[in-house]
Amino acid sequence: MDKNLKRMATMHRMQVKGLELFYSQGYYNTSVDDILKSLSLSKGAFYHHFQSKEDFFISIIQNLIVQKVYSMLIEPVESKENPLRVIESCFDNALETAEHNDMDFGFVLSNFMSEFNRRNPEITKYLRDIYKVWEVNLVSTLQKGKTDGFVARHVDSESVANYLISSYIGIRTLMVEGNCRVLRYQYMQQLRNYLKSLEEKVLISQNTTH
Amino acid sequence: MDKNLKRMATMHRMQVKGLELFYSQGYYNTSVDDILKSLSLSKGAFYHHFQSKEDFFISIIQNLIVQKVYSMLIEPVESKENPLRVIESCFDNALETAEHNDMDFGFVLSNFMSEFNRRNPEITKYLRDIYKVWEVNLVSTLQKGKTDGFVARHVDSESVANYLISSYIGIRTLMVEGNCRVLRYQYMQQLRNYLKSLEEKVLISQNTTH
DNA sequence: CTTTTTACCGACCAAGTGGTCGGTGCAAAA
DNA sequence: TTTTGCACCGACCACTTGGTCGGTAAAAAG
Repeated sequence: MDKNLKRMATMHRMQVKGLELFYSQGYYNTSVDDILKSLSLSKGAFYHHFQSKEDFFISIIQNLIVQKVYSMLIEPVESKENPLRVIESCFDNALETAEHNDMDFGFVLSNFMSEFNRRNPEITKYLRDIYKVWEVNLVSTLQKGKTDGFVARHVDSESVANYLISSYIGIRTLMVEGNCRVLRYQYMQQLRNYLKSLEEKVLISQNTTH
Repeated sequence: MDKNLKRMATMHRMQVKGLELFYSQGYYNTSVDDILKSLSLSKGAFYHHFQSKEDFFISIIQNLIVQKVYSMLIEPVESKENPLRVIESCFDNALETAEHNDMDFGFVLSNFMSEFNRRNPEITKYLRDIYKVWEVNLVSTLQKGKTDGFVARHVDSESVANYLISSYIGIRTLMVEGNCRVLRYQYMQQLRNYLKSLEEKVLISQNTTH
């Protein structure tokens, strides 16, 4: 049991450092040696615990990324209050951690999805499943918001969920190279504006002259 | 002069194929040999025309990406009509080409920006400059929309421009792995809803109960 | 006709890459 | 005390990478 603990500890160290480097330099641009060097561990240690670099990354998804997405993006939204407010503050919190250059797992997800797309279907599938959970959670929250009288009936929850996720992923992409503070402020301003248009009481003249 | 034409032709072939492969497989994950092999050209030919892989990519940005962004995202927006309508149809067109798996240069931009971020500051700068032109163009279009009475006065054009770009980049990221048709439809639905909230005549109760 | 320029060739190189494998030392089981 | 099993070591391997360089053929310049 004590042995097993040591095993877990070493594996965890590798996973944490691995995620850090994969996130900041890219998966294909980070070698196993890079990770090992910064931990003063050897090739032998790595391949004793993991079958391959790919297997290693999948374990990172399952052990680190999934949990963080749940605690930062799924659970905070599962509340009984006004879903529009809850979503707003959840996104704001996520952007705050992002602004301080900490890892923001909504973006971690989209970042890796871009990198693995058309290059590694298996890993893409894992990432896509997580994103799907986020989306489904937003949809059901919005639906409940309708029955609770917070969200307007005519709103298409799935469209809104996708639009919210899109804008979030997008602003995070812009934030990596721009003025984070300003971008975050501007984004939240428009997000509030958009969310307002989904409220129950606001009447929108629905003649889409197109 | 005839010689120069041949030179240009070969360079152009390399650039076009290079962009294609860099876009679909990533820059770091595509070797110079990959490009050369698919063109039946040799290393010698490549390094005769370009100093390095990086120099090659910069020439692709300057010769292909810049022009496409202008023709697809900048010029269509420079119109005298209602800017909200113009933006809507411009984004819709861009998503249509994206849906058919053609290269969509709004996304090409954000895709490469993700890949080069923190890895190659020089290339990042080139990409960022192009994106900046897109943003500035949207801002000035929105401002003109205010004086022309299409866009509400209280609207913060820069926030809106960033929000628009964010949502666009985001939906494109999602589209690479999801059902393009549905995502595009849902996105346009919400984009229209959002743009409506920026119209001059719509009165929004501006008490941001926060 | 000779010389120079130019586009292109392909063998070669050093520096990595992911992954293997025979070892070593130490703690728990016997 | 001996044996066993496991965490970890690091030299090594086949292969790929970006990049070099001496060469060739053909067209333009002289």
